[in-house]
Amino acid sequence: MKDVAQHAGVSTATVSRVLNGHAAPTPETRERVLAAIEELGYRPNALARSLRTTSTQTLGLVISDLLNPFFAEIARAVEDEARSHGYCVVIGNADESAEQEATYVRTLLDRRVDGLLLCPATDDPSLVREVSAGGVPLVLLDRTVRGATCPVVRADGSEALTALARRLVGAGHTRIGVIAGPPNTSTGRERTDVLTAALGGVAQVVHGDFRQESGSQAAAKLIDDGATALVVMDNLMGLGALGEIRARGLQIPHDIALAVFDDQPWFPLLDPPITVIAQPTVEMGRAAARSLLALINGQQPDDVRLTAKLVLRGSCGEAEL
Amino acid sequence: MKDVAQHAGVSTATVSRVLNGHAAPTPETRERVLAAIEELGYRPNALARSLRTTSTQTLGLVISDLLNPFFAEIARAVEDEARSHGYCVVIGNADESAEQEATYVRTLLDRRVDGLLLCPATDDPSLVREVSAGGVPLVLLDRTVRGATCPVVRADGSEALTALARRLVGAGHTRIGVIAGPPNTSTGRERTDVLTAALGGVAQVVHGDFRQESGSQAAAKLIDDGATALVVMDNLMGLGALGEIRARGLQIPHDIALAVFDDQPWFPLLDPPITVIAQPTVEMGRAAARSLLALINGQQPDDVRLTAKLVLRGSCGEAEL
DNA sequence: GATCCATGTGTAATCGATTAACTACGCCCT
DNA sequence: AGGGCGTAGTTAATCGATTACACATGGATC
Repeated sequence: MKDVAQHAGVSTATVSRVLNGHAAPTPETRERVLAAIEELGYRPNALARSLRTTSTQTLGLVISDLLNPFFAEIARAVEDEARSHGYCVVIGNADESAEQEATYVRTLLDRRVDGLLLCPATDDPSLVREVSAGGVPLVLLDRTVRGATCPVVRADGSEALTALARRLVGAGHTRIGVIAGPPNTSTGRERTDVLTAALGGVAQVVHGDFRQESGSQAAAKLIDDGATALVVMDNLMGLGALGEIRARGLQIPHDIALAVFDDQPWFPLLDPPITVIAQPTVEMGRAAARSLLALINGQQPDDVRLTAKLVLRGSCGEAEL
Repeated sequence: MKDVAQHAGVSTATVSRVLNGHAAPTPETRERVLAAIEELGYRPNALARSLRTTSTQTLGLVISDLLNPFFAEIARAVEDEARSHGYCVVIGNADESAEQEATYVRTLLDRRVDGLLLCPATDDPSLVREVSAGGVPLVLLDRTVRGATCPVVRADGSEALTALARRLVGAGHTRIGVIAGPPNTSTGRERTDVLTAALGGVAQVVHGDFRQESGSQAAAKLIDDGATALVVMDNLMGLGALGEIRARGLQIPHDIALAVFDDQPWFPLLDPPITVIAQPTVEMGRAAARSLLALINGQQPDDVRLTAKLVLRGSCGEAEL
């Protein structure tokens, strides 16, 4: 920057003013400075700028698993929304591990992100408290924690789950296997509670860990126990369950019915296409980014609760009803 | 930091030494400092540190599309490898747009990443030159550019493509549709060249843009033109092609054979399972990160060329051979 | 012509760390 | 006792920007 100033025959203050579009500099000074910048190929050092202004124009996003298309879509939406407001997004991968999540959150705070978007791996509120104590704007996404004091953005699947339960019971299923998320995540618990309540006792629940492998294992156990329908609470576990069903040569929906929480672009391609509860991922990501930006600007955004929708495609024997 | 120093009755220099594990401080001084840090909940400001040391311990990764599981896997692998060496990764989404790619690259350079991993959207070398001119370590991933002067990490699909071509021709296909990537990407061109050469004239090529929608359109066109086999050069376009095939009620492989470049976890679940050319994505990501770290440490890593493998599953009528 | 204001630019402090150069304090040896 | 030396710790410069404040210039006003 000093070089630019010298080249243009002005002080660094003036260069800075030109850079930041301040009113002061004369059009001709501005021209000279811009020419010098161009000539020297100067690019301002964002670190120094941030150090001085205490603003990085950066949002942190900590998710549980980038390989889960659900989170990838959310990440993408967050990024789009953030960019359109001049912010960058740094993504951290917690790998469904609370420890790694904490490490990432701290790293992001050390780098002074202007705000943090978090999909908590567990419902333990201590990390959230730590962030809040540091005074960093925070929004929870998809999942919440016990006694959360910050805005939360999530999808409500209660209606869809209830409708699904009604349909399964109506179709005569009396042994319905539920492959749930970990009981220490809010989504894992809530979805399961709603569904089992709606199923009224014919449900058998096995908890997985939101990963493919646990989906296969849970499916194997439930099928062994005589389940005639499977409801899977996450798309990766759904993939695992599907694999197990195929491996056993079972026909959907004749031998076993299947429904999955989270839609995927390839679900319609299966035979039969998979019935799902689709979450508005893009809208969730965008809403979360918007809430966080509002928080950063000193506003107090409300919680956002979007609605997940039941999409019937055939894998629950819809045609037979 | 000043507060910590005061609290512990030492100077900031000493605090800094404790933080960075320098030899100097006495065990008891160290204790006092650590206690003060703990008590005040002090966390060092990474911006200030980086400004002084000109090292951010951060790698930039610019990819074309986070929603493409191929890139998501690569991103994940890069991140793992980087983290195990104490580096963070900032991911930028270029959305297959050269313009956005450039914007992201510049943003990352402004933030002084220690090195850059780039999957170039086009084979235009100007952006690469710009980065190199800035003296920032750079490694290309998956795709290369014309006259690249930096290390490149990619997968070689020539053998697999040739084997696939032999098999298709051997099965009697005389009208083989190729859904290729954009001709201005190295992977788009190279894969297509190898395949058409091996097919020896029975190929009809349509270029897509590595997105699902373009896959459907290309498939529609090729099927209309009487293709009895489709080779798709990317998994997202493969998804589109599959959709089109299903929409027309065609049976794989009886009515049309299909093979896709890039494996996906759900390909084996289709009926019949899809034959693919699988790229070693994880190894690519790790190798790229390793090369970049080597470059940062002043070494001169070689190009890495991994091998993509043909995985026969049935969608090309393998059983009938 | 002196006074005052507006306007454009420069000077220097500052953000929060790192680190070279220096000081102070013992300890040992002759 | 005094000189030399190693060690623990301090002082202050520095990284590259922003910005409050000071200053200079020129035109308007009386």
